[in-house]
Amino acid sequence: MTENDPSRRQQILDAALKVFSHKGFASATIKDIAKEAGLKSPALIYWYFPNKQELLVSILMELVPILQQVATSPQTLMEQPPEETLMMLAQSFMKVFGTPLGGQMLRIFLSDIGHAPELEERVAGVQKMMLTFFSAYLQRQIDLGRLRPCDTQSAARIFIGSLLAYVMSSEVFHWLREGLADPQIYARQAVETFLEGMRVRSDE
Amino acid sequence: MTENDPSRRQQILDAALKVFSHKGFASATIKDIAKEAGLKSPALIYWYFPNKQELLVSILMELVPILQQVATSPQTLMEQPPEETLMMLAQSFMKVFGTPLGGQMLRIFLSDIGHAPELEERVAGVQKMMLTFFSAYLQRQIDLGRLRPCDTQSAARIFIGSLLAYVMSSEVFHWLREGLADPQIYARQAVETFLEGMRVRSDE
DNA sequence: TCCTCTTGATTGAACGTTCAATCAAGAGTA
DNA sequence: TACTCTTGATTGAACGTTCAATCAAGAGGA
Repeated sequence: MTENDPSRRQQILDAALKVFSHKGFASATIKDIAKEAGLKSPALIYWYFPNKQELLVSILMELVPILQQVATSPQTLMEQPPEETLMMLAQSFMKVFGTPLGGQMLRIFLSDIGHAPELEERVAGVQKMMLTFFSAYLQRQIDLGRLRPCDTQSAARIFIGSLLAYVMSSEVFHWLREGLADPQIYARQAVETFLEGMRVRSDE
Repeated sequence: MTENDPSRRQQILDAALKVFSHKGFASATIKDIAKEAGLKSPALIYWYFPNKQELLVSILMELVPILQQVATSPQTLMEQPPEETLMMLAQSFMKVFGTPLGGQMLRIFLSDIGHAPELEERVAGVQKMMLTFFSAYLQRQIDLGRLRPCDTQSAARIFIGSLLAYVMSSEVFHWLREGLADPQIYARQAVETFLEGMRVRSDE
């Protein structure tokens, strides 16, 4: 049993997260990370991690539970009416990706997931599952007559996309932050717009 | 043989686009690009370009006219009712970013714009301008009583985001392509949903 | 037709640097 | 002593870039 100091390990991971999100995986050097972590020698990193890629993998590993956290207790959400479920979903989304941590994660994910192929598969699986779940939920609500019939695959992406735009504006295209509303306000408006847009039309 | 290629420059750029979009700027090597372009020596690239970064800059330079192409004749669009303008906008967006070229561009932009700081500024300017224009348009339509009052900055991002989700699904998270609707169909649904969601509410 | 000179394009070899990874030697502790 | 952690020095490979040499093709005389 090798008893690696867990705090030192985390310290290195925190530094790596920061450096990766700023320079990208390929441009970030072990030296950069060591300096950011306040280590006197880059060699120490190799006591806790076998190589540079494992740093990336360890960071992105946390993305799976984070993503799943967005869809808390899907069973419960599945039964609620759209007003409740969509708002819950939007708020989870904002809570997770609205933080600096979430933003850094997203940036690393967008830029460097290709450098961790085995994780790409995992995360892809989670994403697909979530989208499928959400589509199924929308279909259910349509069947119940609570939403108007349409292609649920598209509808799911439209809703998620409207939320994604907020995170992209605040964390990726940081020059679009100007004039950006509060995450809560934005989430409410996104939900409201989508919900109204999906209402069954009594007229015509 | 050796038909005095004046298109050699473009041939190199095409190869660079492909390699950059696949491996990212930092991980792509001059050798990779030379091989992709069918050159016998990487040195030849330096006859046409001063350095590796200039390849990236030359590629991303094309992004400015491409982006502006999305907002064709803003004056005309500005005057039309939402049904027309939003549909035009959505279709331009899809036309530009729905192609493989647009997808590759987007991926390079997302991953590697940081490696071309002088361009980041340019593109940021264009993006901001487009968002501002669109917000102003929405405000105008609200004032005209054609859309319900709301925060137009958020509304603009919500609409663009719903379109962005399509491109992200098809070109970035390629594992989400499955079940993806036709771009035309998707655009129509996105516009319809947003439009209905922004309608003035006569009831209540 | 033959020869010379010029120009743009192309090549393989090499240079200097960077970087991930390794190593051997310790420091601190139990 | 034995084990965990830490360090500066070192290694070997890969990379961007440079460079002298070469090639192919044309221009202009004689």
